[in-house]
Amino acid sequence: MATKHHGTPRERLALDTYIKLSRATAAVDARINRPLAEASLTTSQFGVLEAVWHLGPLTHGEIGRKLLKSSGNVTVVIDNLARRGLVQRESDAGDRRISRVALTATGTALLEAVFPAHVARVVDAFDSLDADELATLSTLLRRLGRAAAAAGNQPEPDRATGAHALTAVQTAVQEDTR
Amino acid sequence: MATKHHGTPRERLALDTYIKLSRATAAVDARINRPLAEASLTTSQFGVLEAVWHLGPLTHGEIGRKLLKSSGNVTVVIDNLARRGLVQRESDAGDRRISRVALTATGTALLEAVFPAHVARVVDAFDSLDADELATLSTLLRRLGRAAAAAGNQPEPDRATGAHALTAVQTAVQEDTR
DNA sequence: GGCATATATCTTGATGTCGAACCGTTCGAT
DNA sequence: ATCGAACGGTTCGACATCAAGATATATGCC
Repeated sequence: MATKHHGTPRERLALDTYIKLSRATAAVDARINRPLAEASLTTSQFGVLEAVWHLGPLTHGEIGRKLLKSSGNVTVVIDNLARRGLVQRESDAGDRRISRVALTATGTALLEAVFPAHVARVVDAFDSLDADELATLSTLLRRLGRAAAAAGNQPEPDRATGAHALTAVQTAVQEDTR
Repeated sequence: MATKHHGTPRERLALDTYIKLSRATAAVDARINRPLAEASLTTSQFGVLEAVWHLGPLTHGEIGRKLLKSSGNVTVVIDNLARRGLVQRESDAGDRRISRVALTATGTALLEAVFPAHVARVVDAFDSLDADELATLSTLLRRLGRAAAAAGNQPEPDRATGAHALTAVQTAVQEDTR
């Protein structure tokens, strides 16, 4: 196929791995999250619902750190969930800047209706790898993610609480960093 | 840390790996793509520019398949690039439905100014893994991506040409599937 | 030739997403 | 007690993104 140019083997290896990482993630995400549309939920909305379901009422800031989203974004997603009556904002007695997000009965019901199938899809998405391979993959990804996160950037996850929301599924696994 | 509930070990393993996959990808993407903002390029815009740079003029459809984006989305991204004079649309002589996207001189200059640093960032992002580990990761991700893509969904990459654009970096590596 | 169907792209409406600017609120140092 | 910095959220503007639906153009089959 005659690759035109580009440099060292190391560069090619890195670029190649990067492509596969991007593609695999895109494919897995699509497979896992697309079906959420049937419940009229986006990935982010599901993420918020799930985080609050597992952990109880959370502030915007906590949610943002868990899902790795900007504060402005959190406001929007919560607005959309609140508009549909799936969550509600509760103000904090002590600190009036804070507003905590809690599931409504409707929200709880919806999440519980959708969650089992979601987990099943996650399992399915990974069923091409056996337990050892999953463990290996997990280890490599953790190193990769850690290094990338450490290297300068970002909102900094949520190391403190040990619970990780992220793009859905999050809190189902309380451990990540261990 | 007492994970509350959830089922089988296999489920936990899959969920855990999914989290790490999402987080690692997010972190790596941020690290690699954020700096593109300095050239006022988004990830998608860079992806289009790069694809066309490597492969020559492409139709919207080809671009969409390479970057795994919907047709509507491709239109928007190209509009934004065209507005800035970085690309131009050329109509096809034989088939008037087709519009091919080509780099302008400005676009070429911009891409060439930005590309080397981009590759360097990709290499950096992966420097926590040695060559063997990268190869292993690559293999596992390919299996994962393939299985997920096969399982029902999607726009179906671009198996035919062998060239893969994707979220940037793409075409720098002509081979992927091999 | 002529119509049904398939293709390639564009449009529309809803959501997500970011970064930056902004507004109350709280807290710390003096 | 006061004032300035830090904090928690919201707003704004620009882009991305998808799913559906609309258009225009090609093609295939009779």
